[in-house]
Amino acid sequence: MRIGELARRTGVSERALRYYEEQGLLTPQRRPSGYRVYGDADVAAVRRIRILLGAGLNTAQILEILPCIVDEDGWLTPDCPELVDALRQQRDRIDDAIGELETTRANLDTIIGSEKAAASRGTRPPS
DNA sequence: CTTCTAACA
DNA sequence: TGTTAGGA
Repeated sequence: MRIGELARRTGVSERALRYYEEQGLLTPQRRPSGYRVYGDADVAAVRRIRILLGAGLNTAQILEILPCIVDEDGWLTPDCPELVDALRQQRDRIDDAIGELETTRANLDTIIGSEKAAASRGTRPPS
C-alpha cells in the first residue's frame, strides 16, 4: 500500500508518516517512481509508535526500544529491560512535571488570594 | 488524482 | 505538524 492508504488505515497524517520515516521509525520500500510502499506490518508498527509517543517518549527513544517490543493482541509487551527502563524513566519525569505544576498552582493561589489582590479587585472606591 | 521534496505569512 | 508550491 502507498502512504495515502496507510494514513487512512492508521488515522495518522501522511506528514507524520514521512516524519516517522525520517526518524528511522519506518523504512518503507520505494517504487521506481519514488512512491513509498508499506506492508501490512507497518499498520501495526504505526500503532505501536503512536502508543509510545502517547506515553511521552520522543522518536529517538522509540527508535531505541522499538526492537524490544513484542506485538501481542493490539497492546505492547515490554520484551527487554531497556524498554521497561525507558518507561520507568518517563514515569519519573511525569512525577517531576506534576510537582512543578503543583508549585506553580500554589503560587497562583497565593497571588489570587492575597489581601492586596482582593482589595484592588473588589474594594476600589469610586473616584 | 496521488505522491514527492522542500520550505514557511 | 499543517500547509503549500512546483513537479512527476
